[in-house]
Amino acid sequence: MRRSREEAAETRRRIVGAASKLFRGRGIGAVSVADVMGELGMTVGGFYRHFDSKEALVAEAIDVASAESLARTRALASSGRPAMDRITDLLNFYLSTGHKDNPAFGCPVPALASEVAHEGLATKEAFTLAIERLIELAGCVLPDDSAKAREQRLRMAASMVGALVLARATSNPALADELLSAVRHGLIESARASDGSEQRKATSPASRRPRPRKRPGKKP
Amino acid sequence: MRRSREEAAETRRRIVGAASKLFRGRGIGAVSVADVMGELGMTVGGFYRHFDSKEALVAEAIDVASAESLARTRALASSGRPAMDRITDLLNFYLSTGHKDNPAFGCPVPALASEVAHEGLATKEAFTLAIERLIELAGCVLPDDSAKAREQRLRMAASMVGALVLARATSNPALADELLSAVRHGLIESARASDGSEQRKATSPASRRPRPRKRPGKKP
DNA sequence: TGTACATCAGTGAACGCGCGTTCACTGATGTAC
DNA sequence: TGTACATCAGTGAACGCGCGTTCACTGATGTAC
Repeated sequence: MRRSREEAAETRRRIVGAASKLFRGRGIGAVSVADVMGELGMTVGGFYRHFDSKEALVAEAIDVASAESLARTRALASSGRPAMDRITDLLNFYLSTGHKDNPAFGCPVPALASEVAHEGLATKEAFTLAIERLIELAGCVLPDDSAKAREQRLRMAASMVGALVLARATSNPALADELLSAVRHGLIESARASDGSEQRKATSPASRRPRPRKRPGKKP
Repeated sequence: MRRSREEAAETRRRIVGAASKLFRGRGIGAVSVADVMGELGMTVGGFYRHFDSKEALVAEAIDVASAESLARTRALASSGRPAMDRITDLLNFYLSTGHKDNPAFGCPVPALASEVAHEGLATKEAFTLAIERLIELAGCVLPDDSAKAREQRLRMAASMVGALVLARATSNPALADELLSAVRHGLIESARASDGSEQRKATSPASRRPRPRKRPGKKP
């Protein structure tokens, strides 16, 4: 029974949304096309009206998940409050047990990282964009684009992902908490250090980008 | 055709060895029991004389891979040379493109982390031991077991794993190199800082860590 | 605006395939005497 | 030490199952006149 163009577009969106949650929650290999369609109360056949293959869905689901995750988290990171409050809020969310225990609603990067390493090019390209968004997010709380600040952002992204990935893979909840706390404290401390030095130096050597302006922190 | 006890034990060891390489190289889900046995020129049936299930093999393969990886890397980290040389050598190996491009022969933790998050208890327990070994390895180059040093080791392990996991998941080799270099530089710098304070403090004022020192800002 | 027809979103069964595991079998090894 | 037999490591085919994808079909939607 044919559907209207709007209904079809809505179905497509719902497929991607369901896939995005399922892949993050259970991994790419553990979720079948039938699982995704079943989530919408639909059968497998219809899937191929919308996508060429499972891989096409995987790539799109990663893209949508990372865009949503960035939007949600940027609300924490770039409302106009002091830099230290923003970084604290961001890390209190990203490195929380809540985030650890609910991968389906969290950042796709730690949820899928080591699995994506063995996927096809389209998936890795979507994932690369997701990594870049995570680095951009770090930039929201560690502004300044000198070479040194770029390194600091990359380190922040790597630490956050490493902590979450290890916290989720261990059977020892105490170790998981220790990992999340250690990285949270370390990043807050090193942000405080560079925040201090940032405020101290008044002259900016001809290269800097202005710090992101105040924005109403809205939730997606 | 029955084999001698020694031959059988040797077969078992070869199964685990092959599995350990294949799982790290291609992921757990992407490697079948038949793949592993095929690596030894054997057929599937014999596998179940040695293991109750694939999961039992996965757990043992992770254990053996992490023990070997620790042994190999500890050679770099704990020969009696100066602390800074040891940490530099360790990071130059762990965060190298060689390690990134050859997961089959490297540390199982970044190779399997996000996949293990969805595996059974036995696998997660073996993986927890692997994480602890990685933290122990960090302890070889960041000695001192105060609460603060424990946090520093956890952070080092998380950063290393995060960097490698992201470097392997991106389709952009330049980004991969940037990630590895940034984390390498950051860890060397923070080790240098605490190495300095270690030597400086006869009495410890129980509070601050010294700010990282000036270093030649090299681009990756 | 009304009608005839082409389009195509979604159904549900089927396709070939590879998976983890089981099983009857083989024959060398290990053991009891 | 020699012999008879039980054990069991490894074979190769088969098991049921779930996977990604295809396909003939249905009937409401969209379009051409």
